[in-house]
Amino acid sequence: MKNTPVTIKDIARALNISISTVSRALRGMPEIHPDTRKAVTQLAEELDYQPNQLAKNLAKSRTRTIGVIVPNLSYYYFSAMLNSIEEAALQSGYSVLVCQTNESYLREITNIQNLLRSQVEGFIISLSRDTDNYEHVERLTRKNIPLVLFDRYAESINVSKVIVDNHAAAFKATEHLIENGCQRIGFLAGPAQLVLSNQRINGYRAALAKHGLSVGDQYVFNCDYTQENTIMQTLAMMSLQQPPDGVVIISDRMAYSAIYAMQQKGIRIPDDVAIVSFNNEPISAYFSPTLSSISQPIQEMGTETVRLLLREIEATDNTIPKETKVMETQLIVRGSSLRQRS
Amino acid sequence: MKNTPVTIKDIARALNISISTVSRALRGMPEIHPDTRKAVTQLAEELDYQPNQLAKNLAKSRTRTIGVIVPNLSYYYFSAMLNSIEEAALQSGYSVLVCQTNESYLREITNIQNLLRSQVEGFIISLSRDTDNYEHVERLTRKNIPLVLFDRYAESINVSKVIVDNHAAAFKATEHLIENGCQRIGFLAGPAQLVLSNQRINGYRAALAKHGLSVGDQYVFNCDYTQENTIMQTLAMMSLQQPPDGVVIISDRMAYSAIYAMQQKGIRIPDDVAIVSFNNEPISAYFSPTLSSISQPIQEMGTETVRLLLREIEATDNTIPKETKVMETQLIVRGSSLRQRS
DNA sequence: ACCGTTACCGCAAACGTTTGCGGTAACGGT
DNA sequence: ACCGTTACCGCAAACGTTTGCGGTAACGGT
Repeated sequence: MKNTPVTIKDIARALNISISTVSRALRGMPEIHPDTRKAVTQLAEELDYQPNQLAKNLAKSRTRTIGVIVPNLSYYYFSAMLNSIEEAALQSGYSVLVCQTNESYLREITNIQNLLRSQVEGFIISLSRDTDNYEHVERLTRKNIPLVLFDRYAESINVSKVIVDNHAAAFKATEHLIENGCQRIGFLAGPAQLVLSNQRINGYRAALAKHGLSVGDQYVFNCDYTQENTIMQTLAMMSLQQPPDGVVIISDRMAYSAIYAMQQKGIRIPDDVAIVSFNNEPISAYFSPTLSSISQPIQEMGTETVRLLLREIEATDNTIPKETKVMETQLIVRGSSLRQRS
Repeated sequence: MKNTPVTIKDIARALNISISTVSRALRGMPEIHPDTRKAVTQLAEELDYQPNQLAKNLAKSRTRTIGVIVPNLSYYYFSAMLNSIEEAALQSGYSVLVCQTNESYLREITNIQNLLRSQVEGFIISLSRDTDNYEHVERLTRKNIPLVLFDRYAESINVSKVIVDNHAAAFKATEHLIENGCQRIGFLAGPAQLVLSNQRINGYRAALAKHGLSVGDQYVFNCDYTQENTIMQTLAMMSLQQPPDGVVIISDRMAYSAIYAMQQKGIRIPDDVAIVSFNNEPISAYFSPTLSSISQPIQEMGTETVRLLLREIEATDNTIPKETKVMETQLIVRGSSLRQRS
């Protein structure tokens, strides 16, 4: 007894008019008599008519939909970016379809395929952790499907990007630790294939070099973003012959685990080890100790990402040059790195 | 110079066969000669043909898609539930469309409308914080569109539900605090219109009553889930003439802020105030102090929600009785509530 | 040699819209 | 009274698929 949804055919039949007239009346086209328009809208309202978006999109050969693919929405950064992207898209009359890769390369591929089949007009993607091959995204550009990467990007993919100045951010974070008296600073990084992570390592190294505090590679630990691995790497770092007195950590989430591991070993933060990390999750302000973190301009990144994408979607020719927007970050200083100057 | 996507028409023309044959060949129907099938699949592969899902769904009048609406994906619970739901749906050949309400009643209404227009075959909804009117969801059941509520539900809506035993969970949490020596226990609750919150309050009151430790209403504070308000309510609670020595908190996120506020005032956890909260977010295991929390069987809840929904979607008649599945919770004891017995 | 069966394929309608084009009736101007 | 214009509406094709039905050619059995 499933009742099929009401269509414009139903309305047309009930009112003894054609479906064209119903269609035009509902969309407020001018060539419809006010009386019939009123009759149509009234009946539509009464029947709670909902236009079939599939049919609409198919007939117009447009969906006004963009596909967003992110690693994981439980990270504050991606969840907030999604909200920002959705808002910006909505303002331009676009809706978004979201997918998570759960950091899996394979799911990234199937997500792209599914969204393609759903006829999205463009993609906004932040690459998964395990993605080390870019054939699947380059195929999109070969099909002339607009694509903008953000945050987790790759240099070699020739598309528009919205990123932060990772080098400068890590430089700033490291220098801040140095200013707070750290002499030997380690870095808890992400997976080695993440450009974002490597750029931050470079910024960190540059800051150390500038202050004559360079350290060996053994002070940089690669992590896979899981809590267990973070704890392992943290313990390994703190077991070095000369353990660091300051650590830059690639994400707040990892910092939470790292700090826990350190505190378990009786290491005091920030007295024994000062810490700065990235993302400035809301929880960081309430963690104990409160966590110093690099904040990214999420709102601005979202609107900029959408702007770059829509520019390509709505272009008539293909001559739009790719653009890479590099945003500035802000260091939020909190308890985990603030030492009384000695 | 946007190139339009390749269709079965293109393949048919190139191979000098009809689109019916292409369609059947691609779907592996038996009445196609192996040679033509091979030619079709090969060319489709070569052209990277992607079937237009809109057309497919329209032609079959089925989408095999379910709509999921949650308050906010940055909460671990909802993000994890989404993953669990997606996995279960995928296994039955369904895909999901996700929307966030950001706790707004109005966005909940527009989300439902948009998903309806996208022809989802059923809904899985966790109500927003601000939803105090259920007309928009009851309209779905009047249209005979399957709907399952989880977590944030309402008694009066006559649909299948997947929830946890909130009363028992709060009872368990409260009794645990009592066992750890708490004599005066407060409750930091959610908004007053949330049934989930009120049920937990009842469980808390029942536990207090059982142990002869009942307190007045002034020990129950309603909160709106924001960090600022949480801190305000926490400070208000701790400023009572007789401040509590134990607090049950409606969510881990709120607990983080509350603990911060307490620690700022020099209150020690768990010595001065012992704390238990709900949701068992991954971060809670690394918070300082580690946070005791009620864990919900997310995996099971997700599969159960999908099962109840698909049961209704795939039913031929409307006689399926609504079912309410109440799950058991587990108290994870950690540092925030563990006191040395005196 | 004939005929029934089978294998394989195409026609055309259908899903629910949009939209270009044409058609009729009423109107206003001379 | 006549005609050009305008207001309003319907026909039918189109979007890209699926699918019931029918049709032809080849085959195997007698």
